[in-house]
Amino acid sequence: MARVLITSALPYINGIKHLGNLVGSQLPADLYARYMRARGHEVMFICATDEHGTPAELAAAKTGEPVAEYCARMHGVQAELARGFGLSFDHFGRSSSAQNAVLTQHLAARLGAAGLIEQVAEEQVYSPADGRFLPDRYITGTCPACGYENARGDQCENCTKQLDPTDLINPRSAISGATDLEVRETRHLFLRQSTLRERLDGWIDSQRGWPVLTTSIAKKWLHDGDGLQDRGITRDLDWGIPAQFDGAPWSGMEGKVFYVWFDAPIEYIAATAEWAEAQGLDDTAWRRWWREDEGAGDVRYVQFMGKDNVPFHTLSFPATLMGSGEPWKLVDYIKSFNYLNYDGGQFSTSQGRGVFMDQALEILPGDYWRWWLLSHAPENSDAEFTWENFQTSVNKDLADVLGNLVSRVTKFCRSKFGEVVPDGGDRGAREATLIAALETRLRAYEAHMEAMEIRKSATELRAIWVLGNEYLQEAAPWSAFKTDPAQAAMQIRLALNLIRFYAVLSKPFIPDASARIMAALGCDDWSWPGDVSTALDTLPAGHAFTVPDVLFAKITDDQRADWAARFSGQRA
RNA sequence: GGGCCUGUAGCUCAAUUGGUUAGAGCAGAGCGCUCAUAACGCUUUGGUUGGGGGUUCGAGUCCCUCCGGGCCUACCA
Repeated sequence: MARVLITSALPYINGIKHLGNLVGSQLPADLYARYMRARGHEVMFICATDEHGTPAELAAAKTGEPVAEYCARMHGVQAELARGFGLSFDHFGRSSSAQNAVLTQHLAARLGAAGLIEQVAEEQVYSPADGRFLPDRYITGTCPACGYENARGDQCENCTKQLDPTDLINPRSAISGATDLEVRETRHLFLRQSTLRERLDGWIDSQRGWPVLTTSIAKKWLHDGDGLQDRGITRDLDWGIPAQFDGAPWSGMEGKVFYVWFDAPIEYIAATAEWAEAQGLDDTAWRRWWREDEGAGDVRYVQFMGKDNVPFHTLSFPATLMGSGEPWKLVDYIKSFNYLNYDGGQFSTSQGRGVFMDQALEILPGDYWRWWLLSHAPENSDAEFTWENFQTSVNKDLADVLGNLVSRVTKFCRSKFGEVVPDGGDRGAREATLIAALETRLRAYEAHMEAMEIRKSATELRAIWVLGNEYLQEAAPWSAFKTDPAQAAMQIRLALNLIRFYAVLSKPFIPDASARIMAALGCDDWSWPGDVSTALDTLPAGHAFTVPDVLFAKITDDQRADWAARFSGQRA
């Protein structure tokens, strides 16, 4: 038994996430967490809402709520949606927690003491009308290169030229439209990650088997141009973790907070501390996951995230932990994902294009989405969601191959033997062949799950389901029953056990359906199969069961057409 | 501009890292079965691996070049 620490990239508090966000971090992390638990490992699966930053303040202003209230409310919404998708976090925390403030300030102080933080004075655009400094993206104006009138301060979306906000002609606030912008001087703390460049480089080089996507992004940032740049870790905002605090090795940071990307990864640790508090445990309970000098030496730490998050997880966060001089647990494996597109374009929050987590659950239960999303996870390149593809996968894989198998086996047994596992008969050559095939595929499935090869795992699992239908076709218990009822009894006893076996293997992908199968079978033995033959003896003759309701309803063509129209982005 | 990823059957994806005749699922065609959600099983059609050139005994895989798609490029997160 090993100890596995798993974190999913933190969903930002600003609004409900779409399916692309879900499949890029939380869902695959959940799959892995569930599998590791099933294999008997000790798992700590952590996620949280990322609550600081300008967008949170603006979203709250829009609804008229104080930002703290807005975040609390949205955290509740996201937590509820996570439950709907069966995300089995050990703790779903909040980056605005007291624990995170303590840890963030602690690490910042350590970095300061180590000489890794410096104050830099810079000029930034201030909007008196908005009462705030404006990040580059929140300033719009006319592009000096192409004349596009809605160019953003960081880059013109029309001609893709990179800009400085002061380059813009007729600049205005993207928030209020105010044009009375001025440039003010402000001081910020910078993390001197450039001094850690070689250490980070060596650390990345020492990793084995990381996705190309992960290492290539890290390498680019380390070696492009002048190499890794120092990074500002404070902002002129009200909402966040105060950058001036008792014991801070600097002064003059009053009224400033840490940059969200500084405190968000630290929340992985803080959320574990939140977990300990919620469990009524003391600090040693969480520190044994995160401090190598306090028990984390044997922890394997795996992170899941979309590709846009990679620089922060390969560079800034490790720099923060290394630079602290304390033995914090660094990540062992980073599983990163490409993007999921929606029917020929990108998911778009602003245009209401695509399917969002709340809408998905209004249409169908979480398992349907889990199966499609995981079996099409954008591991090697961007993937695309289409309703037709979704309908096909759900109907063929879930309804026909697995759901119908459960149905045919349980109903046949009920009609011939009653709702009890039948007695009699002995396994023969056909059963030995089936078991050998199951053995081979099960080991392949385990290897893929272990390696976080998600689509391959799904393919293998489906192939395992298919073996059940192949066996039934060949064994034909409906024929055997007429001439040799004992033979049919043996076959169907095996088939009932096969269904239990499938429920166990399938649980990481479709936990609710697996639970319904097990409930129908009157079984609570979720132990992972070692020897397949033995595992298929779990339900003994005489064991009572019930026929479950249809596991997965098929998606009709009408439904598909209806949904495709509804989520096309024309929403008012 | 620079960097990275990607292009394989009508569609979605594989191919043990250079090794026999490029494989699955879906869709199409045919046959079988009748327990089951008109479900299942078997067989089968379908590929100049984006184009061109090169290295090699051998290239989907490595190199060059062209074409297409995508991502990142550091103050949104």
